[in-house]
Amino acid sequence: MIILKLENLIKDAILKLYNVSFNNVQLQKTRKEFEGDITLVIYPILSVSNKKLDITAKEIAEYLKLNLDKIESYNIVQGFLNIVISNEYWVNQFININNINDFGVVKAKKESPLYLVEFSSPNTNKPLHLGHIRNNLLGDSISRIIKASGKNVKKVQIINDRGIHICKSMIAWQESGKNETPKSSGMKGDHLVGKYYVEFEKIKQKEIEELVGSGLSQKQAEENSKINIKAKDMLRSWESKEKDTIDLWKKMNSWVYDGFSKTYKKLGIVFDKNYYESETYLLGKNIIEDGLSKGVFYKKSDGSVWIDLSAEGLDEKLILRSDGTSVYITQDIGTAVLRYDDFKFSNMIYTVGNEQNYHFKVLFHILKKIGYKWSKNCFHLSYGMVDLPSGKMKSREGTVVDADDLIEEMISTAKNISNDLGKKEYLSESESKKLYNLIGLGALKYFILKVDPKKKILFDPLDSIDFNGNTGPFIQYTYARIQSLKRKKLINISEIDPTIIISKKEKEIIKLLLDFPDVIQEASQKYAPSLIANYIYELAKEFNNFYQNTPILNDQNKILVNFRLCLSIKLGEVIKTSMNLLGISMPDRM
RNA sequence: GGCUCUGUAGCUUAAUUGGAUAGAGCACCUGACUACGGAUCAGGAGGUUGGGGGUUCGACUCCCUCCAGAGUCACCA
Repeated sequence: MIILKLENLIKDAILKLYNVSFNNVQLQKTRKEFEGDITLVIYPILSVSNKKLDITAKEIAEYLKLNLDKIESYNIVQGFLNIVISNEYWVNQFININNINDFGVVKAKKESPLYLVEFSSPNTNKPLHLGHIRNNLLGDSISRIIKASGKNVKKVQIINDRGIHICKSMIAWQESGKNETPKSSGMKGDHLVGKYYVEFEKIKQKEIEELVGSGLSQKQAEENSKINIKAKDMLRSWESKEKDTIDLWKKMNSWVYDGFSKTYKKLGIVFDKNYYESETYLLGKNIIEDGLSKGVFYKKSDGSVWIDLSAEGLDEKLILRSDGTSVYITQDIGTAVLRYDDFKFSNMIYTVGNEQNYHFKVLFHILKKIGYKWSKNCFHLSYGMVDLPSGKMKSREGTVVDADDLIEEMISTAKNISNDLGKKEYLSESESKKLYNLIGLGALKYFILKVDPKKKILFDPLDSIDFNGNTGPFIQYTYARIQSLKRKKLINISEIDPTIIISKKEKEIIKLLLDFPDVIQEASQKYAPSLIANYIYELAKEFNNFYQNTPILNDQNKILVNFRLCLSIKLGEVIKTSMNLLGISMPDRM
């Protein structure tokens, strides 16, 4: 790459001119408002040149120009040396990438590192909501990005299928369900089970109110709530594997899985392996024993097991209860080791909300202390909560944006807009249905993924998600325009003439396209799909501007038409590839 | 209270990791189809980057301090 060549040349220049070896060469893209392609920041060099700004800049510039014929000219503005690279260079660069299939994407080899990405990991007592959507989209997208950066990827989730929460739904269903099933009620299975989870809370609240009314304290009332006691009994019954309980549990979970799989299907999400907590919740204990003998953990007089992480700036943490049963982190230790045994991964990513930042810090420290080398390659992909204007979403209180509802709403909005714009005459009914899906989901996915994962998202259900501006449909539209050009093309595409004169805008687009491989690598290293989204938007915006102001097919000069068509088609390919990294499909027309 | 994260235009957000005049979208105002798709494009208005201090040629970015919000600090998951 030219930037590397330049950097070395600049080092040579400084060595020759000032007799110093210098390794703080700061090169950056030239900002649009100035003339040039690459800019050298002169300030850091002043300390070794001992000359004035302009003189230093000029001396280096002259040296560069003399030694690199691709430099056409330069200008110096306030300590910035802007270097103009010849058009011919950029055209040649484009010719190079134009011949590459799947430009930007690195194919993994068998021996490439394996990344295990965990995401989704729902509870089975309620349907998915917008928070889960963010989790799923992030996990799915980052898996695609890591894969495109040349790694092997396996997607896994751990389904939280046991515990007090599902017992609550089970009890409420038993008490007031009257044998209702997804079939008899026409409800999606996960919604049906979720309904009884909410029902449980209602009954419990009512009981607590009554007990408080009869003179008990809030805490006593909670302990004495009949349905609450029944739920705890059911958990015990589940743990001792009583048949009736297990049967009911299996039945209701299967309803939930049916429901989930429909939602996953709509979102286009699949996993390579599912782990079930009911199968892993006892794991980890033997590892604790091992840790005890190594002195990593210690036992208190009541029999509970702890780790002291105060040296790491954290607290003491309980690992095993005094009755010998495990806590959440015990299972997580066990599951991590199980996964390593299953996959021998090189890296593992946990896609989990930022409320668990502390938990994962502790987990990784523990794994390290026990001595697992791979623990240093574990990463918590932490993301901000999706909040409503009214505050946090809470399933128990019914203040959630349901995933299925939201998806349906997006699709029907897409349909309405399409119809308003009168754009679907040429499509069959099933084709248009597919199209609305594609656009609605594109809008939703892009809306979520363009935001930096760290940041929380404020979602106002009354303020519907946009379809104009920096949105998924805007990019899909750009792509559809390019496909339209392709369909219309009036010439046969031939070799690009490397000597053509290109416009400033065309050069901008070439430069942007050349960035694509780096963008994938950076997004992968930083676990940030938002970087991909930003890049695509830039690309689409540049293209629309170009399209609006430059005749692509209608120019007299067929050599130029050929070039512009190739440029457009390549840009379309890059848009498609990069949108695919966000899990978004592209329409040929819309 | 301790620790972590966040704070950028009315709203949603970006900023090449310390670089040039903080860049976009929505909403608002003005323009552009006898040109390849107007879900588009061009332009306008809108900013003390939460406040204050410091580091330096240069700070949204680093340090200190204060303010506001969120999360977490369970023998819960």
